[in-house]
Amino acid sequence: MTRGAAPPARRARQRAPFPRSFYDRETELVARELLGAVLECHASDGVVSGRIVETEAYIGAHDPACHAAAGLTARTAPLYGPPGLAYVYLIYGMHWCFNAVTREEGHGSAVLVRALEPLEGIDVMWRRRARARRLQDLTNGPAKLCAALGITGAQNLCRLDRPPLIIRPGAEVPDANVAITPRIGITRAADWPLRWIVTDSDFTSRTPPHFFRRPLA
DNA sequence: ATCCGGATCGCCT
DNA sequence: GGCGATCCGGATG
Repeated sequence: MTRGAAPPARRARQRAPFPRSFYDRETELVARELLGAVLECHASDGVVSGRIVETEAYIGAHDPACHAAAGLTARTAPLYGPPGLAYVYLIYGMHWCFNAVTREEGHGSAVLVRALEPLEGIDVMWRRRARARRLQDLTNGPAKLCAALGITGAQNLCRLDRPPLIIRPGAEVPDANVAITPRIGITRAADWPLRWIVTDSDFTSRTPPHFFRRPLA
């Protein structure tokens, strides 16, 4: 072995994780401001991270598409808990989805992270997402990004400011590069404009052609 | 005790 | 564009 492994990958200086107060605000605002932020997951095989390019707001018990509409149960307890924690749930018996809980305890709201642009640990992502053909397919859906980052129910209720899960500020995304659409894949409140996307990113999931798309600027 | 539908994905036509 | 996979939470009886 030669002395010294490959130099560490150059990366932008990391900013401090968002504090709890970032999440203790209107869910729509948090969904908007999470665009451009970096979500990272730490595991034994390394750190994997991506830049958030698509989010959805689930705004509480009065939102029929939000799990909190079922009331306070064992499953929805994380939603009703303090802001700044992870709510990770299983969908269709096989896929995990990741949310950041917002607003004060008892509100039942969260932001679903729906797509990332891969940053660190891309080799690990390819291993975890063996069927993906293109780079975009690693993380352009809520369950895909959980698989790529290694997020499972084991991270449910984890804080988002320390390992294994951290969300940090990234380069801000200007309003000119943001659009709002209805949420994907739901049947109730299907027309509520609560999905935020980075319009010039190649890493968002598909927007159905008939969806309206409101530019932010 | 049983039934139903779901914040998805990938493979099929 | 359609559909099956595969399991759980919540509703109903």
